Amino acid sequence: MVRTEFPAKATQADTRAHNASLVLRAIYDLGPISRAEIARLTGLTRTSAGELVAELQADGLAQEVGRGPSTGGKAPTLVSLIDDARHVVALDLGERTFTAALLDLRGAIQRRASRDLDGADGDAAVTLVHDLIDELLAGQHGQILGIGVGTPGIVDGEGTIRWAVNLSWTDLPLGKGLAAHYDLPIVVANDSRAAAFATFLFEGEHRPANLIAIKVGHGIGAGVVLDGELFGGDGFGAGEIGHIVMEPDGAPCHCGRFGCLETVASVPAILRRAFVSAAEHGARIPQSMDAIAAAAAAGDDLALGVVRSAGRALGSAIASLTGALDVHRIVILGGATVLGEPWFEAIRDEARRRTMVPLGRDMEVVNGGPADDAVLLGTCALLLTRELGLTVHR
Amino acid sequence: MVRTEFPAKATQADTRAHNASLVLRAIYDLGPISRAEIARLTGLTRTSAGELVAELQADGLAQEVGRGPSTGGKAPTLVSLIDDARHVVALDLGERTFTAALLDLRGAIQRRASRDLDGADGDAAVTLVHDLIDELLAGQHGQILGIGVGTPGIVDGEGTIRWAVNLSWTDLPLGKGLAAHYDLPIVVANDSRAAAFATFLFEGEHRPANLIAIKVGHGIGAGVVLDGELFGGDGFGAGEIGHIVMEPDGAPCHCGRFGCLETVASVPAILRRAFVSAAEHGARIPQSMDAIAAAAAAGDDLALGVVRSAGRALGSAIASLTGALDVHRIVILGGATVLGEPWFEAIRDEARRRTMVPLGRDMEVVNGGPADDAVLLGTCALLLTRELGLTVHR
DNA sequence: TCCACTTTGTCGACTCATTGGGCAAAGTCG
DNA sequence: CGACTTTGCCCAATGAGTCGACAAAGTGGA
Repeated sequence: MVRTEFPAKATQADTRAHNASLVLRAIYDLGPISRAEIARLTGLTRTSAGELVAELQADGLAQEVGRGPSTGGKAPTLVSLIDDARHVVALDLGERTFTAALLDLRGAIQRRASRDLDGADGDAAVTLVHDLIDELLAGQHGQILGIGVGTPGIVDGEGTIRWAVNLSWTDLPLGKGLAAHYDLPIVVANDSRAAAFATFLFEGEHRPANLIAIKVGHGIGAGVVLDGELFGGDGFGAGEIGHIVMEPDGAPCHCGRFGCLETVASVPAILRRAFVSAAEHGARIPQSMDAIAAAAAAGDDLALGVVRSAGRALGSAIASLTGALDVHRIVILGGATVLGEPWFEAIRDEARRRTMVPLGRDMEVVNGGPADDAVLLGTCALLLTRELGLTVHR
Repeated sequence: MVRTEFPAKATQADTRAHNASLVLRAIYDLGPISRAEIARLTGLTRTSAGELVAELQADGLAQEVGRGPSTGGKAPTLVSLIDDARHVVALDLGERTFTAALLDLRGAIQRRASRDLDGADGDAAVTLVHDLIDELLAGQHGQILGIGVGTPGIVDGEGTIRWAVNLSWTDLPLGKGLAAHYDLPIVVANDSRAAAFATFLFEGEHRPANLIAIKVGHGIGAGVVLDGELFGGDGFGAGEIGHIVMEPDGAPCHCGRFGCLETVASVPAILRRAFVSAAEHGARIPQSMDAIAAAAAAGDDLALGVVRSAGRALGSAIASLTGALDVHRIVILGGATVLGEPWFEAIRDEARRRTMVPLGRDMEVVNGGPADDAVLLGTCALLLTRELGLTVHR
């Protein structure tokens, strides 16, 4: 039997929602803008554009902010987004610390809070999540768009965390729990994927249709944005490149396998390899990523060797991605980016060397920096998209 | 500046088109079916469903085919697709032969034609394409849905072939040329990607949201179907996995690099390796893939070694894909599938061994057989989708 | 055999969203 | 100062889905 699941039918309301999203995006991206200009850009009639702007005003999301210069006729009334019309409570459940923040519609951070884990896991960690949310919601009068949580591990569409090793969470229905408790829209997403989506949505300069952002820190995870949407995969595991096995006979990984990318190219792996390499050669042992970066920048061959080898492993993984997906823009985020150019060069060289010429030509591997707040921004971006329909491509 | 390209606005016509597509799909997939049943499945009201069915009847795409059994009330009037209401001219521009066929709406082949290349390339090859189309169109009275061409190489959205090595085509605007000449809808697509789409659309048993089909023949190419749509990538090169470099110091590839997947796992590579292996050991040299398959099936260690090593290379590439995309269903097509279970076992083992446990668990690597007509079917499937809106997921 | 009930397919009045013409207000420019 | 442009909005028209109703055509039990 053929599958008999049908997608939802379309209604006039969907048409409206789609066009409303176009108008919102025009206002969001193109600052103060006139109704007529919105109509021109979106292809809507001035009538429809005006109506949709009125709706946004009624929702308190937009306001008139004076007149613009005339171009030979009546001067346009400019409409602008009200940045703090809504706020988002965002959480980043990190390795050792849970970070949280209150963000406005632009992703600007209004207030922060954090809790050290101190080894807490299971239910105790869940309690910390509630604490942080309560702290940020306290004394907050404005409208809250929703609560977003970025967490390590595989998260399904319902917000259930299927697998989060370091927190001892298995099949934890965090999304449902929060929804029951707070009566607000909830997003729970994998941290790397959230970070990738933030990189995509808040990217000022270019906002390409497709983008892959790879977070290299304690672990390695990626988010795959295709046609403006975060791609999830059949089992919500898209982007979990940290455990692709690069060296089947390599070092053991906490996932149970040997030689995963994380055992070769993550921050702990790089530190360990630098340690071993220095010890073998009787050199001074670097104690931090910054130290390794400094040594490499100073031309230290041992440090350079470690940095380059880690970069090549990542580049090789990237080559597999671009070969399969032909996504041009690859952004690297996270703690490892302090390694700077020697590392990026190794990544780029190896990625290009292992990719078909016409595909590799247009590929760009970009330094996204440490991006400490990317996960927070990412859950905010996900809520903007889901709750306000602030999409980019249809 | 932020990109200011906006997607098209939505109109009521889009709503209509979307719902029409739902109705068409219901009739297409679920055979003779009543209007009421369509309404139930799609969520449309009986009124709308009836109206849309009437439209399909007016287009000659559907017809009433008697009554079904009553379930306690008025017996339903069954509506069915008219399989030969339209025909598609499909071409497969193969390595040595151009194959063409006239297909009906179900992808059933009505008539075939072919031309041997005999070394023809460039303009001569283009002439062969026109010849084949003319031959199939001659004496064809019914309505033609369009012309579909599957070709090796990278093909952009306009139907321009950017890069097809063996045909000496560079930036050949085949799509535009055909459109100007025939006044019919034209689809030009990469052959592997077309084959993948056919595998997806005409898959009777299951039709998952995501699927990757890998064609292993003279070359190796894949098609990536995500959320029911063939994914193209930024440079129309998605799926070109044949030239991911597996062994940087490996054999030279015609693409200019060394150690591409194609130099390790394609049909010619397997034949070559079997030759070398047999020659080294003074064994009888197998002359064909069938011979290698037979030897491997009979337990010949040399043949098994070659088959398994090729399988493992492919499995390793697949691991990178599923790690990044978490697509569960991987279908392998093409000439190499005659190698049978020993080969598939090696592919599966290696793919699973190199994938994170929770991702690998649900992955299935399926034997799609030689699929000689998959490219023809694929361009047909693309035309069905583009011209009739026969989509599966939104 | 008859009657209550169910299911199907269609009709018509209604709602909602976009369209397109028109128009007044508010500018520019010669 | 007048001709022209541009903006923003009003209004009637069109098109699509919704909802209630209804006749036709079945089933099934009394």
